[in-house]
Amino acid sequence: MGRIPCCEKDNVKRGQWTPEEDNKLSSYIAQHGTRNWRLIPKNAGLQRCGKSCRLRWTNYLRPDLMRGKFTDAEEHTIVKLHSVVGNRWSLIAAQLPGRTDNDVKNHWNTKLKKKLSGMGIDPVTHKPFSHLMAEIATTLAPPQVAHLAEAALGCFKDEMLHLLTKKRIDFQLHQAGNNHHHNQQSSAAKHEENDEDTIEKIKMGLSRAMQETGNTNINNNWESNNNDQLPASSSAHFGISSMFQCGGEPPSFDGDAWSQSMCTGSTCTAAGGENRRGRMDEEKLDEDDDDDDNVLWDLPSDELMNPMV
DNA sequence: AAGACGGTCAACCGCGTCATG
DNA sequence: ACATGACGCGGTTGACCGTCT
Repeated sequence: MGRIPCCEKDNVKRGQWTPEEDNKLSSYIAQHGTRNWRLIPKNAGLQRCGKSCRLRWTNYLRPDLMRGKFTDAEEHTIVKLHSVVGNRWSLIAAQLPGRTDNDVKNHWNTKLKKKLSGMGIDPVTHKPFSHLMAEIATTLAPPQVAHLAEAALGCFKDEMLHLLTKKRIDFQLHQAGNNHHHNQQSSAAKHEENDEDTIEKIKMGLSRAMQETGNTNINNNWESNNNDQLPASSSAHFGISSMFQCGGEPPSFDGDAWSQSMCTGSTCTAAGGENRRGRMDEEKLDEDDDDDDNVLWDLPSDELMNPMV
């Protein structure tokens, strides 16, 4: 079985393109356009797959492409759009003249994800980590919460370590029965602190925060909301957020140009699990636009390069 | 100086959707 | 209505390069 290959792989060159190949492709497309990618390599004298030619053209050779660093405004747009459409890189790129979906995707994966994580925001849902944990806590019984928190620790470990070590975030732990900030020198921020110790301290802080939250609302919410939707919002703060609070300021929720609009709580509509494409995306977006109670994204429609979104 | 490591980005792969017959 | 081919998309890989140890 299997899929029919788009071209004869035996006769096809792969890997990096040479300047000569670029010239052949560019000059052919300049003369004949981009109709029928399957025929283009043959007619242009290239031993390449049509797919490879299309990719090379759209991501590199197109004359309208803009190279260079992403501006703050572009990053702002990417984050906002991603909070609405998720990993629809082509949709997002359509709003950024001169940028390709590949550019946007790479920039997101290499820079923006870390930037958001560093601010305590989950790059998938665009919610604060503390908000996610609170939502989990309100819908599960305490024993399940404990297990989930343990699993979440694994997921967030890298981000946590990045925050606590590289960013030098002050991280101070509550000792049992001792809530005052007794140590000005963050143990986790020190180089000599190894990862295992840090993880253990994260676990301790999370456990403590869970206990505190559990005393207030977990049980009640479990009783009443077991099969209901997630609460529209929750004021419960625990887990990662409360741990930051132990050490003082949460990370970087400041006047950063694009930190204000990314997270408006549970109204976020992020990628999570959705994987529809094409027209279904547009339909979904139209539905979202009609939902005035679910407004997250405040980019005026006339700011958009592509009104489809 | 050299190897290890991590970040970046171009390119590839496989799947879904669309257009056409 | 269905089959088929072409295209577009998102995820992933791997080469390259700079930094660290």
